[in-house]
Amino acid sequence: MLDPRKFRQNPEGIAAALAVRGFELELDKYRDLEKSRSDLQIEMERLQHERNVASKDIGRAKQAGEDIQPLVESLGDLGTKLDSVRHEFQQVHSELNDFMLHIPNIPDESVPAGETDEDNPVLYKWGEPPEFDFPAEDHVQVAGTALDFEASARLSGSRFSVMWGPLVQLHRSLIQFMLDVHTEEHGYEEVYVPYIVNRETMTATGQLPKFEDDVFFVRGEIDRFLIPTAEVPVTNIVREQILEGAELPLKFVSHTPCFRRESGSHGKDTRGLIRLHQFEKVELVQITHPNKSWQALDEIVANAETILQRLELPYRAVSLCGGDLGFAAAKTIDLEVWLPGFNRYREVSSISNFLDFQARRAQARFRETAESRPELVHTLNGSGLAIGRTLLAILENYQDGKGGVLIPKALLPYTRGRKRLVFEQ
RNA sequence: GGAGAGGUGGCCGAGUGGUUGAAGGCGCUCCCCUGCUAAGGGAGUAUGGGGUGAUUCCCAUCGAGGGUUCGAAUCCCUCCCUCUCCGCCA
Repeated sequence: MLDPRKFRQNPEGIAAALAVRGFELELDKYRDLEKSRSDLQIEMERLQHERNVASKDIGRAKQAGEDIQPLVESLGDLGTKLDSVRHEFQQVHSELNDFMLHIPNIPDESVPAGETDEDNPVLYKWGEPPEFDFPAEDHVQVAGTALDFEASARLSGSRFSVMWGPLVQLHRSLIQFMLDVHTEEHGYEEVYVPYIVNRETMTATGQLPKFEDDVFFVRGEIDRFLIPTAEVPVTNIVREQILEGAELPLKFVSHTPCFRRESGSHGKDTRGLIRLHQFEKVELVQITHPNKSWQALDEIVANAETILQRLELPYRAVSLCGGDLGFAAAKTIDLEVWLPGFNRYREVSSISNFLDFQARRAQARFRETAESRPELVHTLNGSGLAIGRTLLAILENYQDGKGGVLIPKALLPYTRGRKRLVFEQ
């Protein structure tokens, strides 16, 4: 959520800034709601004050043994008036709140103009796409029977996977490898979190209320949702907390499955492991001091790149343009890995700075010193990396043309010496 | 799943209708005292919001939401959570 005070001061300026991402702010609606809110709140608080003063008088009179009846009667219809103003206020307040919760974050000034992912400028490239003396296969062909979509379709439907044997082991090795690098070399603390969260948690990070169609709902006594990313539970660890300045930054890493409806992508990326309803991810989250978050963004980008470099996978970095930017992000850098089977780069990591946008929804704050007032922290996160897509990239980049896949050197400690996998066709 | 007990400020903990946003203690901050250490004395110390140029002022918050009342931490209802015992169980 954006700062309501700044919003009040300069709604036109905010509307202009939001236009960069193609969001049209309903200024008239905002002004109407804000005016009503202000009027009603002032009137409501005035009546409440009046009532409080009168009630204290009555209390005093009663203690003094006086007759309180005349005082009670002198209040007249204050109670009913207050009730009706309060109801009106609550109505307008929740409408305004809902309005604010649907407004995306303001893009940082450095965010490039553009509408779709095709407009994202490439910042740099690392590594060279491999040259094969045989026709490159895509990961579905390489994996053969180890990738069993016939089974997953029967169990769950489309966009799920069943993997077998060595392929799953490689998948597991990747998770272990990434967690080890981030905890031992990059200073992240590993955390295990719930995969099912409540509405407040989903709202704080920005998935709700606007994107309920994108997430899986779990039926039960209260509304709960499957997490679309570890960002949701991990960032919410600091929800409604006041941290000490000296604790910052907090750096968390968590491996979780991610569940996404992919409701807007019918018929898109239907082959293989590219876009599934369920996939694994190792996620990096940082909670930082507000003037350290841009530095942290660079750090997370570098942390994610380390994984790709150790795995010797060619990739490039792009800066998301205004139109492609996620709802809560002020700026996002995507890392895209080279996929020989598709002959293109695909996202394996998305690293974002949310500034205080999520922190305000979450009321996640810190105190600079023991005496200072609480201030909102900044939150960031990035994949480090998406496991399914990394696995896929290894199958495609390390295929040897003879029905096998070589294991990247960095993973050898995790495969107990096995250097090459062979998949049945 | 069954039975019971609870949820109060950073923490512990009092408070069953009336100047209680909340006693007392611990912690923390500042000051005084003390040759060091230990101890002692005093003052301060919640969060969110609103109006104002500002000091100041006002409103809300004792798990959440409703209700009763002139007035609710305190009474009633619903929900959530925690703990104990029993049952079941990876």
